[in-house]
Order: sequence, then C-alpha cells, then structure tokens
Amino acid sequence: MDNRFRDFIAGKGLKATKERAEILQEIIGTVGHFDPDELYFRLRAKGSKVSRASIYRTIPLLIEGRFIDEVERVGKHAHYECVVGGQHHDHMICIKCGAVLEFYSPTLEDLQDDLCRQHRFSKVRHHLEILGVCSACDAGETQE
Amino acid sequence: MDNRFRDFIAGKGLKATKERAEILQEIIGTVGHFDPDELYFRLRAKGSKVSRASIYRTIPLLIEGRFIDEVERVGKHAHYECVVGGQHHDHMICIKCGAVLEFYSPTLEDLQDDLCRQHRFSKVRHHLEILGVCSACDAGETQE
DNA sequence: CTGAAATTGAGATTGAATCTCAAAACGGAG
DNA sequence: CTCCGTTTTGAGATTCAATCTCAATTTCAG
Ligand SMILES: [Zn+2]
Ligand SMILES: [Zn+2]
Ligand SMILES: [Zn+2]
Ligand SMILES: [Zn+2]
Repeated sequence: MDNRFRDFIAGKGLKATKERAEILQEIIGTVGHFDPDELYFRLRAKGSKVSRASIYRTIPLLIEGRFIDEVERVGKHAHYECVVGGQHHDHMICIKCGAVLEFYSPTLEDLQDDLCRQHRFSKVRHHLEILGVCSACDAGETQE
Repeated sequence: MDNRFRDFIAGKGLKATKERAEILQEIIGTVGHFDPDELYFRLRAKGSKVSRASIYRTIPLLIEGRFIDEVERVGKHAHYECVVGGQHHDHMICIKCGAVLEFYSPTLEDLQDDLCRQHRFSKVRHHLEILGVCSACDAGETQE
C-alpha cells in the first residue's frame, strides 16, 4: 500500500517526502469520510508538522493515484474517503438530515462500463450521488 | 413553465418578484451549462439590475423546484443547467480536455430507482459524473 | 558527499458564496 | 386602488476553503 504510493510517486518523477507519507498514512487509518481540515487537525494532534498547503497539494495526487475518491460535495467544502481499504461504493444523501447511506451495485458498475464503451470513453472513476429523503426522515413527517 | 414557477413560488408562500422571473427567464433561454457569474453578466448586459445576491439566492429555489440541476463540480465553481426544456441526462467529463459528454440511459435510471426502493430511500434527484478520457484525447496520445 | 531541482510551511491572497441591513417591492385586507 | 406588515432586493462587507508566494529545507541522482 505504502509501497504502491512510493511507486506511484516515483513513476511521476516526484519525491517521496515525509509529509506525503504522513498524509497518506493518516488517511489509510481513517474510517469513513474526511475533509482536508479534519485531516490537518488530526495530524497536528499527533505531532506532525504538515501544513494545510501540503495537504491540499497532496490530495489531487492521491486522487490521481486512486488512493482516495472525492465524495459528498453537498456541503460547503469537499469530502474525501480512502478507496484502498474499503470497496468502491456510491452514496445516497438525505436532504433533510444529511445522513449518508453507502451502497454498492455490481450491476450499476457494469452498466456504466457498457455506457462508456458505447461512447468510446475511457472511464477512470465516477461519482454517483443520489439525493432524497431517508427512511427515518420519511417516517417522522406528517405536516412539517 | 413560467406558470409552474409562479405556482411553485406561491405554494411556498414566497413572492413572485421581477428578479426571480428574470433569472428563470434567462436560464430557460440558456442552452447547455451555466454558472452564476455568467448568468449575472448575461442579465446585466440585457439591462437587468439583478444582483449576484439574488442569483445566488434564487438558484437553490430553482433546484428545489426542479427547474435546474447542479452539474459539473469538477472546476472551481458550481455549474448548473436547465432541466425543464431538455430531458434529464448524466455526464461524462474528460479529465484531459474538460469536454463534457451528455448521455441518458433509461436502464441506468430504472436501476437507481430499484436501488433506492431496496434501501427505503425516497429519491428526489441524482447526479452521476463519470470521469475519464474522451476518444479525442485518447487518440492523440502516445508518450505525453 | 554535492548540488540542482523539488517540496515545504507560514502567511498573504483569491474568489465563490454568504451575510448585513436599509430601502424597495409585493400582495392581502379593506 | 390604497394601506401596511412581510418579504425581497442590492451594494458592499464578510467568510473561509483553496491557492499562491517565496525563502528555507529536503530529496536524490551522480
Ligand atoms: Zn434523513
Ligand atoms: Zn462513502
Ligand atoms: Zn478529452
Ligand atoms: Zn448537461
């Protein structure tokens, strides 16, 4: 994993720095979604000296290398999640309470591959966000 | 169309103002995607006195009323498109040149409905973005 | 080791989006 | 139509995630 990152960095002719390693390490240890600022405070709390700039500079790199995915852009700032440990999945987001429901459908994935083939498009990654109302909110709802 | 907007606004207990009408009118007359700032300059050029604030305040309303959809958040600022005239569709976006390919698949839509039913989630809208490389960029590509 | 090139951090800067609040517009009651 | 409480608007200030600047530091090929 860490090796794969080394290779990726080297393959791009970039340097393997302590900061990039720390950032990836922290992300790997993060379950669920995170945003750059959370990551920053988490790292500082652990004694790391990484700056926000390095985090913001490293994130696009991690996306390109398929280590993380961007998710949940509903709010004001972007959220990401590690794609390595967990399996790829998409999201249903409740517009009432903000709850995030993760799901995975092989059929849905295959269908997208088909569509890309039809359009001669080389799929790299995708981002599906279904917005609606979760069962909890739907239940407790009569006349607002 | 304009009537549907009147009804929507009235139904929410809001007021039908000249500004909201102008904004919707301009959007209806817009083919393809747009961002709030474009809209602002387009309206000002036509002599309208609408402010950016009104545009930013009206957009969430238009989304809620299903008049427009948010698309393409790849760049720095959000892009939208009118959903009324054209049929709903999703997007393939080229990470090399930024080209946007629109597509529609009834199978894909139905599948999403099924998944939502399975998860007891009331789908309101969705947003699928497939990122990859378009055929044009794929062709003219040997050793960077 | 050495040195050219890449990377970093602190702080400044950007700019899309939001907020403030007095003035103006809307719309129901009469 | 007029009156009046409520909503909406616009100009400018403000926010704050994200980006940029640049001198100091780190990496790594040779
Ligand atoms: Zn909910
Ligand atoms: Zn997730
Ligand atoms: Zn392309
Ligand atoms: Zn489109």
